[in-house]
Amino acid sequence: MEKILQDKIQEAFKELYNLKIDKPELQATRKDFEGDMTLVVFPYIKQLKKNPKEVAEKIGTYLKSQIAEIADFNVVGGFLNMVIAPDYYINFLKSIEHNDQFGFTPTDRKQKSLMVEYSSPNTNKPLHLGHIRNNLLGHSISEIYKATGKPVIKTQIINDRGIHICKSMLAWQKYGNGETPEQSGLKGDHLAGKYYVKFDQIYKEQIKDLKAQGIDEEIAKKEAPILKEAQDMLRKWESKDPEVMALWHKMNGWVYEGFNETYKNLGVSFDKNYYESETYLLGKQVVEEGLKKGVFYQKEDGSVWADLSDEGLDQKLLLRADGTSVYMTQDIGTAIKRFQDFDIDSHIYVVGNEQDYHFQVLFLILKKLGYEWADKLYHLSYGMVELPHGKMKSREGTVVDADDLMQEMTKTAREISQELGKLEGYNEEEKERLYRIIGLGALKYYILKVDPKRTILFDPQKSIDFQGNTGPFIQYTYARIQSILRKAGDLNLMRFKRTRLDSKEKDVIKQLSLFPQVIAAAAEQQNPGLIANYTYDLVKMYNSFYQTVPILATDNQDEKIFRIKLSKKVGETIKNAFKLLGIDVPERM
RNA sequence: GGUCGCGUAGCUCAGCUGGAUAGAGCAUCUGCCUUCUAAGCAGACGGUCACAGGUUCGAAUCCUGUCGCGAUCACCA
Repeated sequence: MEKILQDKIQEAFKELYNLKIDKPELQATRKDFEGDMTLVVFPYIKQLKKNPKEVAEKIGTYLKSQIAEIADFNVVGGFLNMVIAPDYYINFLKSIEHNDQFGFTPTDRKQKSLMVEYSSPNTNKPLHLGHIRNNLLGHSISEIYKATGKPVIKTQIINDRGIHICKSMLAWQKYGNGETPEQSGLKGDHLAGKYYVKFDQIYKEQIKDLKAQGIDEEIAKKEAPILKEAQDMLRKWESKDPEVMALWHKMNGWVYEGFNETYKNLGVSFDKNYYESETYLLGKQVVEEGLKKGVFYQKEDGSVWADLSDEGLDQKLLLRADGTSVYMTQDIGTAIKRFQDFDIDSHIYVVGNEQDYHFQVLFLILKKLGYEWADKLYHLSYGMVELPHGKMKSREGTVVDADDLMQEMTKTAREISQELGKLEGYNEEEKERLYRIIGLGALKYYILKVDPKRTILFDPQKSIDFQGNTGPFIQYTYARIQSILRKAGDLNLMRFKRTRLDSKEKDVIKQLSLFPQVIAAAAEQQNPGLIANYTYDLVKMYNSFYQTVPILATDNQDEKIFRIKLSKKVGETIKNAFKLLGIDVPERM
């Protein structure tokens, strides 16, 4: 429709004023005016040197005579508001009635894939609230791209080596008395985290002791015996000492089990895992080749650098004087490896905005190295999650643990549901499943509806609302629609022959028709929040309609069937939209 | 100090590539449950879109500057 209108408008300007114009922009007419689509004629009056009202009138008359779907028009100032005939919307609903995947493009297997990296945990402690935002964004953006027809490969890089891993290994070895997840009842990742904290305690005590002996704090921090031991363990790990490797395998195994449980609860998954222990040596060779080709330069001490001052950035170290690599070197190597391992043409990194600079540099270096895919790398940068007291600091115990939070949300959902008490006929297991769906729906929606680049303020005390612009509110609407469909029974299958529409029905259909555009925009802007806010608008419109018209209680059979169909479609769209956000939807609540 | 991001109602957030009188929810107040689920609906109250300039028919939106908050500028990852 929009396309036809645009063409006709171009034609109209040509016919009436002999003026060639670019594709005109149409917008939805504001609520307080009559009409569906609006053309703003201001941009053209400058060239025409005519009264805007007059121009709009003439264009309107032309369009009305040429396009059957334009039932009427009106002009306010320089705005031409066009009224589209109900037939158009009714036919639109008919056209999507049997397409329960409306808005989704089937995956195009001929296209190369997009790789999405997210989560990327350290194996020395459990996941926290920051990871939740990361995981939800990563999973959701993957689903959104899939819905546009793009094949997606989801990946995570597991940071399974380094001094921080050795710290928890060492503390467990020294103070753990062989504690295992089975006997302690602790999830594996929480067990590792416990000993990471233990290490820090001992370390601090040792520093204190050394200071008491009159040793300078800076020196004490470097000389604390337990730190020395951890460094020693890292060296042993690098030389593949069998005992250290065995411990490393054992503890990482526990952590992976713990992570998998968290991922499962959160509803996210990965197609491929990369492990830093297998990739941390990558990139060195590429940097050396780059040095030969003159892309990088070497300092007198032998260290290798990239000079990005022409691009307004700094010098960046790539290889230390002793030839060992740094974070950037690894990431260069890992990116290249991924493009070799898989048939991909683009890559999204879901990583917090504290690494904006890192990715700017990384992408620039890969481009300088001549990889043609370098400008198809994106950093989906997101803001931190802050608590009312300030930032999350693991050492100060102000982190919100991912597992605890999910449990807390489920608990809140349980309490509210029990208070409302509408779940007769459900057994305990079904109820628990429902509480999880609602609790997690609230959490996911709350986080995803916010523009990724903004800092989120999260108040665990107040927890999350279940009213207004929230996940449970939308889930509730879905559940109510399912109830209507159950009661409607066979009417569901009958055809409707509706010829007129009231304004609320029209609003709902208009909103439905926007779904494909919203998916495309969400993918382009890498912002699942667009989907969330779209769904909320749809539900608001539907509820308003639902409240004012009796859907089942009417004598007019055709009207009844039409409204059931419309409700059904809204339900399907809610479900599909929530699928893009990774949120489940309940049949009853 | 350099660079990047953010600043919209008391609070949490929308506001698409500039368009008509700035939009929701929460909170406060008013109505509506014998009729398909009231986790709902209808309404009231609440704004100098941080501030100052500029661009133009028109600016919350684009440009410049100022202020505030955050991140980053490691031979950590």
